[in-house]
Amino acid sequence: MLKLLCLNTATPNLRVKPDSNLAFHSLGRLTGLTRRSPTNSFFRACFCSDSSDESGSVSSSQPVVKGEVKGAESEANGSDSKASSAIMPTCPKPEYYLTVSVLPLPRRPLFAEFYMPIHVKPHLSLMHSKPNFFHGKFRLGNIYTGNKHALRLFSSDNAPSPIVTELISKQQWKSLKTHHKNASPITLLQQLLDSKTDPDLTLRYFKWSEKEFNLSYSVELSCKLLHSLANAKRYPKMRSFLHGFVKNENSISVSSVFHAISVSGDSFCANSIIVDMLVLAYVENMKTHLGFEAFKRAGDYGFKLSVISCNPLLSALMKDGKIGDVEYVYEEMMRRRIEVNVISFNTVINGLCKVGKLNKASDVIQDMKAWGVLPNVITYNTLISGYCKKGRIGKMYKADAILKEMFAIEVRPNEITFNILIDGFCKDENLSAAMKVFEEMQTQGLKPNVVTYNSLINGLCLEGRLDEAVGLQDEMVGLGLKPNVVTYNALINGFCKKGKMKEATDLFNDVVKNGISPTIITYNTMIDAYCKDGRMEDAFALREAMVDRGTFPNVTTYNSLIAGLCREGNITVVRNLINEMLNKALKADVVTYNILVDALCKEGESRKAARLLDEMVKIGLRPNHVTYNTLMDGYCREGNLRAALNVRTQMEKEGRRANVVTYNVLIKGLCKKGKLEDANGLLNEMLEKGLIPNRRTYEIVKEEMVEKGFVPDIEGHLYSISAS
DNA sequence: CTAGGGTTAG
Repeated sequence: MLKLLCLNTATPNLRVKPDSNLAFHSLGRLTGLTRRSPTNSFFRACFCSDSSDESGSVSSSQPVVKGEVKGAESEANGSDSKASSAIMPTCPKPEYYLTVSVLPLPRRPLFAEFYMPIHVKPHLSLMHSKPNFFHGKFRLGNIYTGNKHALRLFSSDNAPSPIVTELISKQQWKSLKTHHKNASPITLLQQLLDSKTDPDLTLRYFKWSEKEFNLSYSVELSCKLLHSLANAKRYPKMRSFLHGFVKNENSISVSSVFHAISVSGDSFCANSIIVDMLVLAYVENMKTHLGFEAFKRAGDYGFKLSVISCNPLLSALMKDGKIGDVEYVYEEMMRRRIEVNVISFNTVINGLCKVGKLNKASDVIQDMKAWGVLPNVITYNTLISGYCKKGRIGKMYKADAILKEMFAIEVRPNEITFNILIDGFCKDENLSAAMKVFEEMQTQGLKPNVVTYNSLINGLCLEGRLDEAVGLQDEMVGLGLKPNVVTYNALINGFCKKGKMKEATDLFNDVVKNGISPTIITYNTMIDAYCKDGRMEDAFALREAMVDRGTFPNVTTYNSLIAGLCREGNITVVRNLINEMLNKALKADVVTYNILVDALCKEGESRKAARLLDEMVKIGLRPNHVTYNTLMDGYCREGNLRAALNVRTQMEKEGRRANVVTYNVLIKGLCKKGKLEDANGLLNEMLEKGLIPNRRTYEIVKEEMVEKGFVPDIEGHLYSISAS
């Protein structure tokens, strides 16, 4: 019934010289040759069957394909194309074989295998994309030394002998090895898969033989094994198998894995389970992009996924900042009717909050109610936190409203809820509101913890209310709460910003005295303070000290030092420092560039600063408001208002809307040019856009307009200006 | 397996 052609030049266990050319005939066309993992010396070759008859067997009396095999591929030496001669001397052994399994699917499988030298490079003309295939793989090393046949055939009727299964179940590998020295591992594995052998045994053999013969079975065989495990409900074993598969496999595309899964078994349910576990395995192995691709493909194939894989996928995409993909997965989950739970929704809400899509996040809460999933305290905490961090004007009012809603639907706020609100009010420079929430928290019977106090202490420090901050620190100690490094960082920063370096240094020394390890933030805070104090030697000395203690400078450290040197006008040392930073594989970030842009502008070199802006775009950094505002300020100071306004246009083209600082810079620029009417126009424009003028706006208006006898015409807005 | 605190630039 089955005739396969031998390699026409084949001799059993053929041994060829590495660089010999060898013609071979097979029943298929090579459809692809791909590299496998760089650590394994494998290639993967795909053949395409030219003809298979109704019975699914391959009928042939003529060789269909004449493949010419020649050349070599080196993985150790990299390049695919020019490797033919270069790699040979480095190969460990002169024997290189190709193993090919022939799998005329979707009928009952019949298998064949034959060996070929590894120096096989299919002619491009043989490449063909039919999905019917022969497939095989190349490997280095003389595996089947005992084999007398270059070609072996066997059919699925063959069952492994009871002796073999017995040996496997007893893990008597040595005996097994002698027993099947004339068979190939693939033959035996195939037999185990086709017979009703316990899948646990097959798995055991699979693992042993891959290790023993240093080979890697094809994806199709792996998938067949997965199917048999799935049918026997061996889920934990499937999980760990797929975990290992995904971990070691670096070159097999998601699409070929899907193809293999779908052709290796016909149980739709098993397919779905395998794919679900595959997605999870990708995510757990930090291959989120592949997990995402598998998620999409599962939709194409109609395989049903579960929260077990989709939630970790959502979470991983979130952590990668791929919010667009998070939204896609979320919408697909709905569309495909994948079960969703509160964790799925919370993850999506968190993602949307992180990018400031607060209205969308609120919509998701409505979605979840519609799906019969009740929001929990985490859902609300996430949303409140989003409003506190990303909300615009009136954000705290909104956050408070969400708290009210929680009470209304009887979701009890916890310590974290209150901590988020307290921190939000502190950041909003509304300490009195923060203190009110602090009291409310205790009224509700919830105990403030270290985080609560840290938020309040930091809020007070940023307002310069240092005595009160220290008072709170005493209070927390009195309650048995131990100040931690974050507490100290906040306090140190508060003293530094007030110019009280002596107190800051004392606190810094207290940190170590109290058995707390300073963090990079502690050091950076002190270093920055030294720089701003003009004590560059102290700053550099502390940098040395931190390295000695095993904490290494990061970009922020360098930014502070660079800014300090720029203030001194010490451009040479700045250059050295930047080089040093790059040598340590630290990348300059937006802040670094902003510091340099500012330095150039202050030297009256705004054009050069503008070139720096182009440079940052080129290296993939996105200029932010500070960048544009700094550059605009530079042009304004040079009296080049036209250039400044062009920067504003450029900024808005890049999706950055003018903020208060932008207006302050431009208003001042116009005033300096005597264009008070235009400045007044901008002032109105700013107010119409709902931007709240700050202290600086007020100063500019006062100094440049009012004191020069020009009364700004900002009717209806007069209050907000004078109140600033 | 989802929520909270501290550093640098305009």
